[in-house]
Amino acid sequence: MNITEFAAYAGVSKAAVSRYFNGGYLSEEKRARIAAAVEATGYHPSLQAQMLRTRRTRQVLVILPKLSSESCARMVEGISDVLDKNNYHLLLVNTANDSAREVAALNLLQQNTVDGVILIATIFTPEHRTVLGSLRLPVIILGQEYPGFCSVSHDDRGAAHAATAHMLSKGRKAPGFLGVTMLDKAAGLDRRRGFEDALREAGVPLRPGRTSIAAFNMESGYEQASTLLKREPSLDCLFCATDSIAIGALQYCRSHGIRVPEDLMITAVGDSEAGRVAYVPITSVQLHYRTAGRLAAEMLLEHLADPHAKVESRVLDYVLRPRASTGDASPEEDIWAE
Amino acid sequence: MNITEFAAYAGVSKAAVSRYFNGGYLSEEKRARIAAAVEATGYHPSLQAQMLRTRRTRQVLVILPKLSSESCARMVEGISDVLDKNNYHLLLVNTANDSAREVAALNLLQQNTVDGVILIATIFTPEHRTVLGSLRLPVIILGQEYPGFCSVSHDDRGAAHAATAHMLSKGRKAPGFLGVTMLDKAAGLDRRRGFEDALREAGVPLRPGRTSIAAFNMESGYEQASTLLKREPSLDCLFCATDSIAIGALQYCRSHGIRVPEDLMITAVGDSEAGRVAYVPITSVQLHYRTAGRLAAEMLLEHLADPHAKVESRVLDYVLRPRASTGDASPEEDIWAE
DNA sequence: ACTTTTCTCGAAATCGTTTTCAGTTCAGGG
DNA sequence: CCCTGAACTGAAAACGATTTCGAGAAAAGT
Repeated sequence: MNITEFAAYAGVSKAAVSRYFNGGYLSEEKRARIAAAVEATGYHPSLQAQMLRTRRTRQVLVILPKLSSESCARMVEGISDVLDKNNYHLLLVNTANDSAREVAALNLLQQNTVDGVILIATIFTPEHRTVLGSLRLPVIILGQEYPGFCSVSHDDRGAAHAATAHMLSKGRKAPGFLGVTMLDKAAGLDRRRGFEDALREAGVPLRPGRTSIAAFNMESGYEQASTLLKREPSLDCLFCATDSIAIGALQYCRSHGIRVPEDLMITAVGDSEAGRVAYVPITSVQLHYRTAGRLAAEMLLEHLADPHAKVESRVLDYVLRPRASTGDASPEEDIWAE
Repeated sequence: MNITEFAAYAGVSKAAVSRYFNGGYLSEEKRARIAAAVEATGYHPSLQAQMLRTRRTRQVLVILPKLSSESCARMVEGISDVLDKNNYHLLLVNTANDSAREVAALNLLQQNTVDGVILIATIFTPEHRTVLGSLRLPVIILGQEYPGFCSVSHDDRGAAHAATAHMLSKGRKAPGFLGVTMLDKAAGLDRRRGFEDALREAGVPLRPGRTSIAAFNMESGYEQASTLLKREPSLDCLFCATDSIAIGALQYCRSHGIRVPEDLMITAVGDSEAGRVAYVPITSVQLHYRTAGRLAAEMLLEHLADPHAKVESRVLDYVLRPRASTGDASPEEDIWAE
């Protein structure tokens, strides 16, 4: 049933029906008649016709690198919360760290099939800037700051600093670093800087051989821990850019008789469930992923309502969660997710 | 730029342009002219107008109960793989186990905004059947069988049987059961049945007090393990319906001096990353989540191409992964995700 | 009694496509 | 040379809504 049929059924004009659904001048009498007819027929306007006519889709695109990572999943949950509540729909593109898929995602944008975009970021290339710059849609970058764009991010530098400083404050003198590629500003560069901040602050020199770069998974953490610890057996504490990497490192220690925390303290950023229940519970820095997702969605909605809303960068704080991997006893309830 | 302007620019009719993009009789000469014009202007048809006119959206709705669960995330990744490759888009609704959100999701369907649905299932109410039955869209149920509908599911009963039988084959005589609500056919009912199958097969009687029901998270696993093990201290092995529950139970054992596997063997279904790196690595049954997602998407595409394709239920097999929680040594590479 | 403002109304134009339809051209078979 | 079918064409009619516009009625202000 379309609006014409429905209007005839209700005994009013098409315009009146449209006004009924969108708000506009309408007498009480017609309003009641339409309401009754809706009740009787279950009519509702076609979203597709509305999209064509109004040029609004009420759809938001979320682009992310990997769905099956706890942090991404939680951010998307936060986004979904807010979008649902505001009657927006969530289009998901999982790029699987694949630039071909990113291009496909950008095609979606060109086809005007969404009103706005939330981009969960890892590595930004110059190409990104070009494409994002030429977009006429509101964009929110989630997970790192990006000059000229709205963003919601975590204090990665502070988080890494806190984790590292915690180990140094316990008297450790020979810190190692297991990071990710510096091309990733948040998890790569900022966490590296935070690590260095803590060393500088404590007057501990950074030895060149004591750092290594891993990928975003446990296996790589294991391998890099292996090469790093073989090269630098004197390390007494290790900061890992992510929980996954830390778990991999921990696994290496377990299988090679390195006691944690006695021989080697380990800290990380991310505070994942897996880290909390690991062989040795890992001291990690909790970031507010879900909140970040919510905030990003709210920010986007704001920009959809008012295209001239100001460009804003919000940075969320963090919470250090000391656990056994740094010799701290963890209270029982610490394990459970919030 | 719309088709009219573009047709004028290229010096052809609107119909020719449409045929260029959709395939149809078109002389080589016009084809070349249009191709050149596309190159020059970057014109492409408006998806929204196409949707309205053709009544196809090239969008698929995925409804799931909880995004931040490893199993769901992996299934969605599988779905996304296939959809992307076939130029379909993925609309995501996270119901957060909330029926209000499910209603909202069903509204989406009524508004004809998607071509098909993949429903990642937990609990089915009679209401579900009504709504699903009245749907004129192809639906695939993912995660459990559902009479009358297409589905892709796991052999949950077999999986639970394998896990339980593994413990009994090691001489354990007093098995406990930590399940989830039977309203959930797959994780609740079928896994319970598989557990009972194994007991029957081994001639071990099922004592009434030796089972307990938990929610889908670690904390609940901890609590239920606590009540169960206090009530039945003689248990020597424990089957858990999910890895999360098993991890909670393991955590309880750890904090109460119960040795795993010496005092209590533990098995579960799901084979999550967290279970592999837990305090004691958990013997679990691996299900092929990603494959299931792929299959579901492929099945849906088939039904989109041919509305009369036959209703089909595929059941995937499983792989038992013996680990330390049942006294099996796990090879190093066993930890890493496939 | 007059203007002005505020509501209310429906016809018609519009959004950007696809598809039908009636018709033309052209090659090849008889 | 006629006939048939295949290849091709573009005007026009959908698809199902929103929004503009001009106008009428009622209320309010002067």
